[in-house]
Amino acid sequence: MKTVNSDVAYDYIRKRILNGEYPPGHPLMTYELSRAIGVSRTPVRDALRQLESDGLVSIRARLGASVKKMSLKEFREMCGLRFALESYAAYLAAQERTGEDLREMALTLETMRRLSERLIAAKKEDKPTLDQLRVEDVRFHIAIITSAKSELLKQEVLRLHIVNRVVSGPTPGQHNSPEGKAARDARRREVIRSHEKIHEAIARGNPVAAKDAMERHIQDIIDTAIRDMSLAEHQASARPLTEEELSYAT
Amino acid sequence: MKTVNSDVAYDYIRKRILNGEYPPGHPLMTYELSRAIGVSRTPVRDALRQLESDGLVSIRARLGASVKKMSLKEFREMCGLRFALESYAAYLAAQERTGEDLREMALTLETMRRLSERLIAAKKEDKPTLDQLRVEDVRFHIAIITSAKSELLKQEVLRLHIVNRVVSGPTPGQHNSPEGKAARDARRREVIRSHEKIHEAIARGNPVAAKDAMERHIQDIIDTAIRDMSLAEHQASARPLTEEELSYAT
DNA sequence: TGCGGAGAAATTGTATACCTGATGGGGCAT
DNA sequence: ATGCCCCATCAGGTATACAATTTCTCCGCA
Repeated sequence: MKTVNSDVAYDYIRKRILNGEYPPGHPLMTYELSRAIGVSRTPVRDALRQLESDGLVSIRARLGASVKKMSLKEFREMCGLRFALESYAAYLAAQERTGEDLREMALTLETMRRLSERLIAAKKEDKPTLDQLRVEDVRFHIAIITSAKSELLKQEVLRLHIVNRVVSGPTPGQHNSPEGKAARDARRREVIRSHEKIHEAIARGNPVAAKDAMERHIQDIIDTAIRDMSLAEHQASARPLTEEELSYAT
Repeated sequence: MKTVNSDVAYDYIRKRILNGEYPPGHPLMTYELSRAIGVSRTPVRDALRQLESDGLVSIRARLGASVKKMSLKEFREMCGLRFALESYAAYLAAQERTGEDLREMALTLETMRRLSERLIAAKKEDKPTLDQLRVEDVRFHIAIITSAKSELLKQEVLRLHIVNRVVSGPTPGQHNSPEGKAARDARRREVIRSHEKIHEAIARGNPVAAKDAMERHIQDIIDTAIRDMSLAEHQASARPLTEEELSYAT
């Protein structure tokens, strides 16, 4: 199957959004993008429609497209969906997991333990290790939704993860919660413990326990994320002037 | 906001799919549709992309679009999603419901009781009453997801309901389960009882009870639907010749 | 008679020109 | 000076022409 220009445009724009190169609210104009990508406006429009249904872009008729900006309310709702779907995935995973699935989980768990200990031991948190830790965390969650053996569920949860990453991701200082390193270290140990409990319940083949453990884990993640986000929103309202607004103040 | 042609095309095609006028597997060719709707191919293509992301249409590059045909496996997975999301909705509803929400639920419940009794009393099931009952059933479920006060959740569940309706809906004799009227009457009473339990738990403001009741209800629905569908699939494989195939046999 | 390939037909994907609606700025009236 | 209205500009929506690809068909050949 020959690749088609719509897909090229889709990948191009999606990548920039995930990079943070196009931040939330950034306008996406078809002509400009078509020039940048080297195709015509038609496949760009197709790509934007696709991205809209992924939840990464919002399009208003005749007013153009822009990178999706999420309100705190919408963010909460999205977290709720993750809560419902991922705990269900854990339930299924406890029934459907294969030996291969369990090995993958154990592997990411071990890697996370190692990285976490390294971070806790170090005085300063180096970004590469943090990023690696984040990757392994995602890998663990993916291992679980894969174990659930439901393509639809997997697709849906992955979509939510992606959107989550965009709206809360590119914020500078995302993980610099104000409590200081000790609190973050404690949180890291807690995450590991949660993952261990989930893994153990799935390995035992106990769906209810797996679900409960996942529910607690996600709830914990959500609480932190929402706290961070409402904090960021508060900071934003403390200095509500954007670069553009400032230029009017001269 | 002025309506745009893409939306016209979207509504046109969507309606036909939901009607059953375009059954699963029916090819959707852009030129033909554009002529029928009275617009050009461009907005038709837009509409098809949109419908694809709704899960009603499947598009393969260069091979065209067709009404989504679901395998039994996919159908099971979709039911799983409904299970996870609707029981979560019931949980939220027990926390967030207003007096208005409760009234709406009670209303549909009462109407369903009345319609159900009428059907059970009658010797023959008349289609209009059956349809009304179906509508009220959907209305009850919508009342619950509305009570949950999460737009995203509502949107997602409605989408699943729609897709569900298309893949299992237009089958003629959808509700003519082979057990005869007595069994169907029993099932109807059971559905009412389930709804009553859910409504009561939500009215009491007991999230866990509401969720449990909804889980049982959905599981019941799913079991019946999957039984019916695998039966239909079996029948289909028993006489695999479509009208078109038959025309070759002359 | 069955199979394979070349070419024709059909259909999708892409580019582009044109149309329509939205936005902002300048001029006019108060 | 201020406020309003009109029009110029711009960007998105639509139609259509064209290119690319798949499929169908028909013919020749084994």
